[in-house]
Amino acid sequence: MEKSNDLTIYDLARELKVSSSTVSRALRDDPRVTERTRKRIKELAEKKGFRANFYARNLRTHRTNTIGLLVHELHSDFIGSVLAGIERILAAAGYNLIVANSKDSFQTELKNVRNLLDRCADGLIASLSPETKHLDHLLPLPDKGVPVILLNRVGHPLAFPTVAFDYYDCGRMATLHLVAQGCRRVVHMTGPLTRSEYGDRCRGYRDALQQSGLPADSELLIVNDLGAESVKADAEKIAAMRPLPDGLFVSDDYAAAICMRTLKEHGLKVPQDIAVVGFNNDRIGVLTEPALTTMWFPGGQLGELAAKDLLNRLGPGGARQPITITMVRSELLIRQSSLHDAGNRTANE
Amino acid sequence: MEKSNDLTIYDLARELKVSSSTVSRALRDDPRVTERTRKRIKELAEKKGFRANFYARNLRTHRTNTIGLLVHELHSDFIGSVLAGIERILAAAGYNLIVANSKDSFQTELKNVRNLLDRCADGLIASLSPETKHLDHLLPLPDKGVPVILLNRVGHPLAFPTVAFDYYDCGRMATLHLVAQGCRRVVHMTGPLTRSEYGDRCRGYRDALQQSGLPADSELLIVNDLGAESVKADAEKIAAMRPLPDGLFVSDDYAAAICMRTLKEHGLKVPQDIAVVGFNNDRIGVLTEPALTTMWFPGGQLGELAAKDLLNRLGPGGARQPITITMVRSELLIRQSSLHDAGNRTANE
DNA sequence: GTGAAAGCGCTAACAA
DNA sequence: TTGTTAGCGCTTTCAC
Repeated sequence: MEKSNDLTIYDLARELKVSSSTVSRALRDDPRVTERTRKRIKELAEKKGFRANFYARNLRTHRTNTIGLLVHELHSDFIGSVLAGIERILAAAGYNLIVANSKDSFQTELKNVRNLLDRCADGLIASLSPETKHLDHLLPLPDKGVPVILLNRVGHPLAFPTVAFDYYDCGRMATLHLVAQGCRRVVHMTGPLTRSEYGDRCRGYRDALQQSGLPADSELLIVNDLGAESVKADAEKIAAMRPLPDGLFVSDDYAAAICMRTLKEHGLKVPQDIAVVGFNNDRIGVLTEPALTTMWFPGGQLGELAAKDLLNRLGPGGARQPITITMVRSELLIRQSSLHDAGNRTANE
Repeated sequence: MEKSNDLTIYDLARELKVSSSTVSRALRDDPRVTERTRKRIKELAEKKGFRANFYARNLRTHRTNTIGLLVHELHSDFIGSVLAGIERILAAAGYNLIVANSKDSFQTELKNVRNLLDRCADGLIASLSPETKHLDHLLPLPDKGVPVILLNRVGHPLAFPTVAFDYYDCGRMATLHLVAQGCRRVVHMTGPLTRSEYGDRCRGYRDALQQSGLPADSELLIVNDLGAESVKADAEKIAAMRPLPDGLFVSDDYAAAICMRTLKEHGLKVPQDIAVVGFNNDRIGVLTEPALTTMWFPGGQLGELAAKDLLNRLGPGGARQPITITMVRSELLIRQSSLHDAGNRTANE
């Protein structure tokens, strides 16, 4: 809270009998100061442990080397890996990261944006709150020279550069994989469709079914909160469906694991009776029996891409560069739980 | 990067025909300005969207409302929840958080500390790199009015307030629980003992055995990297041990899950042949068969305690308050995997 | 190549 | 209660 250091360029200047401007220049490697004086100054600064006052400097230059990261939650494994990816790139480029969590509240998000602007963040990376229905709070920023990158949510209209997972494609791939395994009645269990991450996957699921000429009956779509209890309850409903579905695509690996276990408890075999595909490549997937086929989307990579994109826009005029939308493809990790053709069907069909 | 706002208190002052100091005071609710002028000033500021220049203010006050968080890694679920806990408390108190990751490198940690000081962080919360062998880089800070809280690592000597999990106690509790279940040969599988989180648990394990009059043979201690492959390999060794151990305490739930699975593959029953206790309360624990007994230590709570402690030290003179060491106790969550007496032994003994 | 001087926008003595 | 003034520590013209 007090100054970290009371040494100023004036102290150095006095001691070396030069002016403060010379010291200032020398420390910033301004070519106008002689090699010799520069060296003297730098040596003294080093010796005395001089550190320039960040705030005084900023007051003049308006550059802070600070990036604001707006997230809407901080608890999940996923956001943690995104954060790690962003930090990795920004730290390497000499930027600091201020993390602000909106806890899914639009009001808090607004407050955080303002705060980060007050702190003259050089740029923003934002994973918006699900409550956020418009981007009015972000729209003026590029004009002020503050580039903004949106994470994992393709805004309408496409007002900002965005790095996102292609959840639609994920949903499609997962479903097509099940179809390719011979599944004809594929259930999709997922979270609230108002969240685009679930909504997009669901559209991918529907389109994949349609494209394959299969029914997308509404009873095949199960929406819950993906919590342990509701998943178990809904898995029991699946086990009781007649005709029995032969494929299950769950939007979360942990939920998928619970489903598999519940189905097994009801005497069904995975994958022979029901082939299962999960989502997230949670490490739980290799421990389930059978091992779980899943969609893998590396959060760290998403973070890195966003940070790199932001860095490219930090130069002068950078905030006015063309908007790019980067849809990160994810990968289908095929394990035993979905290899429908591998075993023979049992009863119940 | 440019100023977010070119409106200064002078602009407001001119427009209202008062002095800049009056504006400054009014905006900070200084009781010396009349209710009426204060209101006029605030209204204009609001209307014009005035935002005080954070850097100019800091240049005077040396308060930044910024806390630096030094972590040595950012990838794990655990550090994520600690971060979330810290953020929750600090945001509520109006502080911002700058996150700096040392990636286990002491050099980077040093750089980060300097950077945070340059930015006049009001305080620091630090989870030090395992490479860090001394605290010379932190020792001067409290004298400069910058309080430091250490996370999860009790320094020697006790130079800083610390909030940590009592891993020694954890190790003891887990082991005593197994002993209470009737186990007489308890294996401990853990990570590198040079890391205090593992070393402390291991000491707890040893002391618990000794206290119970049981052997702490060195062959009962298995140290590996807790990765899937080494865990599986070592679990196979355990299955082959003669006499067969009857208890297994693993320093990580995921590793414990792999152990259980491997033991089962070798025809052993958990908990009847070997009772198992894990560590972390990973959500995987309720999915294993049997469900896994584990030590629960809530990272979020650790973060909250650290943040609260720091807030208490931010006032004037606060950094010189007595050092407190807060050892967060964790809880033993007893599930089926350790209920040794529940079933009957089978062969192999 | 170096120095003098004028701010950046705000706060805090001190006066009035 | 309000205004005047002098900085906070740095950068940046503009002279020399």
